[in-house]
Amino acid sequence: MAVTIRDVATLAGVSPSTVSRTCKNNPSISEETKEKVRAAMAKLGYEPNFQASNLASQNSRTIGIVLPASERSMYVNSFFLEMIRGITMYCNSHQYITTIIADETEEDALQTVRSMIRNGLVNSFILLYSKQKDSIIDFLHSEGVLYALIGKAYQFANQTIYVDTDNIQAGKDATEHLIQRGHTKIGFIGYEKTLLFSSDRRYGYELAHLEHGLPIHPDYHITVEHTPNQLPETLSKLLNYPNRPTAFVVADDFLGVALEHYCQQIGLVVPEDISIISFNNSLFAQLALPPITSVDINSIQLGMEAATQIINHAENPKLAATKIIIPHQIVEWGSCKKL
Amino acid sequence: MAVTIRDVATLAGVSPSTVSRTCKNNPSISEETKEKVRAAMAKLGYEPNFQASNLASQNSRTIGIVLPASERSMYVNSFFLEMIRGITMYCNSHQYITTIIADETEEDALQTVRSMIRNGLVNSFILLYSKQKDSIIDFLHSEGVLYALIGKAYQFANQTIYVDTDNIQAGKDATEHLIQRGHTKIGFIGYEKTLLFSSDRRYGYELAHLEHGLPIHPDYHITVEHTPNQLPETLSKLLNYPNRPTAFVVADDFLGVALEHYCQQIGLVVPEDISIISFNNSLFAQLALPPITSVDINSIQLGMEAATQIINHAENPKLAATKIIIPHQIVEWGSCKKL
DNA sequence: CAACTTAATGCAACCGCTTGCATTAACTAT
DNA sequence: ATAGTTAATGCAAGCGGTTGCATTAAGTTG
Repeated sequence: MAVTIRDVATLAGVSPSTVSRTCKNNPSISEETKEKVRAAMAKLGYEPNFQASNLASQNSRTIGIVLPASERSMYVNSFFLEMIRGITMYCNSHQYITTIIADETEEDALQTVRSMIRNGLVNSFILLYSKQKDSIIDFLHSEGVLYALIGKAYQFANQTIYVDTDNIQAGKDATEHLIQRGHTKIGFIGYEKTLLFSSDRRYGYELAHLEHGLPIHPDYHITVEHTPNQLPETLSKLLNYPNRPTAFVVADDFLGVALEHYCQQIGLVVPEDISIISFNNSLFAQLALPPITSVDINSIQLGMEAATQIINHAENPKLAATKIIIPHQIVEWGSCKKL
Repeated sequence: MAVTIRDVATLAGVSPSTVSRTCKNNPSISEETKEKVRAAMAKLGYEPNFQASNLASQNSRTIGIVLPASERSMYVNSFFLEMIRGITMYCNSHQYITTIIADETEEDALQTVRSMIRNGLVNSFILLYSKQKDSIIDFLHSEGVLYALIGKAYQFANQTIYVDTDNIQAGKDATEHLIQRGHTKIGFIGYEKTLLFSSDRRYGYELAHLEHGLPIHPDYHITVEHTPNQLPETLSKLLNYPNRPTAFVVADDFLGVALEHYCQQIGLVVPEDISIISFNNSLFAQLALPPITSVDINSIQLGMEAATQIINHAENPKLAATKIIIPHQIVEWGSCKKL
């Protein structure tokens, strides 16, 4: 059996409680004894037992990571894994562990979350998505469970911790990237407006126009379904337009790739005829031909920061809910031509 | 505070141990009392406390999922997430939980694994990769810790549980897919032979040739670096060859996309001039233009099966190490032309 | 009917750590 | 020297289950 706090205590010639307090670096233990205890721990190769500790202190150092309920397709987005990686790396180095909730439906996920809370396994969560209305958030909020969102908070916005990209700024930056290269006729392709990241990026796109005194053409704005099997007809109209855009800001790399393919099919060359800038800087952008210039949103850091916040709040319950913005940067892959 | 086993016991008019035994469906409790107890549990909404149970029974129902140590790039492969999803879905529905280990270096990961074992948090692992020589496997094996591999076992092959694709068969099937469409000059593009999945797929490719009485051209076989920034010069030679292949089997979708781009650049049209079939059926294949026909290896199922095996073995320690083969199937996306 | 099984349940000691409170020792102040 | 502080440590009762063994009641046998 593993070495316990008692073994350490006997070796150090103190009581178990002293050892326990030493681990927690409790100030009421003298530096001298602490040293003795630490020496004993080192000699025995002591590792504290998590389960016991959690049980006794009634708090599980375990964070549940909730993936969006969905079918296969959505998961392909590599930043989920990157966020998970950011979270777990931070957690593991802070003696926290994580557990994944990846159910197929929101109901199932809610069920999983609920039972994890009830059986004491998990007492804080990070959701890797944000939606207008989410039953899991409702539940967590009503139970007073600590949670953080990666993305923008819709519900209970002032009371929730969230870590996000400044999508408005990102949209503006992307647009300015094109403006700086001489483009003035810039289109925007995004998703329906309930997907806030998309509409925020668009808003930034409009801001950039305003600031640079460029007109905003309503025709230049295209909306596609959530899963863009194919681009809408409006796009083909727009591209046949005599006065068509010379560049596009598109809401993410998927759309970027889709747009690029579309251009190819109708004989337009990227970036010679059409410049493209998209978001996320995923491998999809990099593997496209030509690769698509994209705004990197630093997903690993999003995850790390979310973990940091959760752990801080777990250990410091009176902290107010923080909002964190992670910086982004444009990665030029060559799909933006200078006019 | 949550409802405990004692509350249930009082309500049911039995002792705590009886409640505990009822949970475990212990045969020495009469059906009659069990019913009483279950009714009480239901009435109180009782959920067993994991931590307490684990502590008392000295076994943590937690499985560690180890991702390959690596930098950002490798993670993009969506099947990691899919495997995680398969694992967690199975685990969550069997009262097991999972935790992710996603460190940047093998050493860090080993350290994380080691301390998770020592502090009793985790006592079995699933590795989402396989390598010729891995210090984590060495460690787990030497400590007698239960683990499973997704991929082929190199070390201690007879004693380890692994879940894998039959890559030889898959390679053969892919090749036959082309042969059936009239191709006789078929190339193969793969990775260095230490990546067993690649060499196995190639072996299957050769088998298909043998069985169909087709000659194997050594020139038709191209090897690329692990991270294919660009395809090797030998490929360009091969494609300029008067007698060049009309089709290629390539080791994964990345290579498939790379090949397709390469063809485009030198003016060859897929599938008219060159047919391509690759493996994994990832979104990369689907988003390519044209989409690339690919062998789906059912990653979610790989994960589920690994979890199944680990849980079986955890609850039944005398079981011998199993090897599981998950079926694959070709998904035709239109990159294979009938001659 | 006494002696003996057998089946069903309860007792109580853990699992390894935490923590409020008591205890002890060493000081200070009067 | 006595009472009053203060600092450092130990005691012991949990946390919520598990489980070997004891106990009790019912059933069997000669």
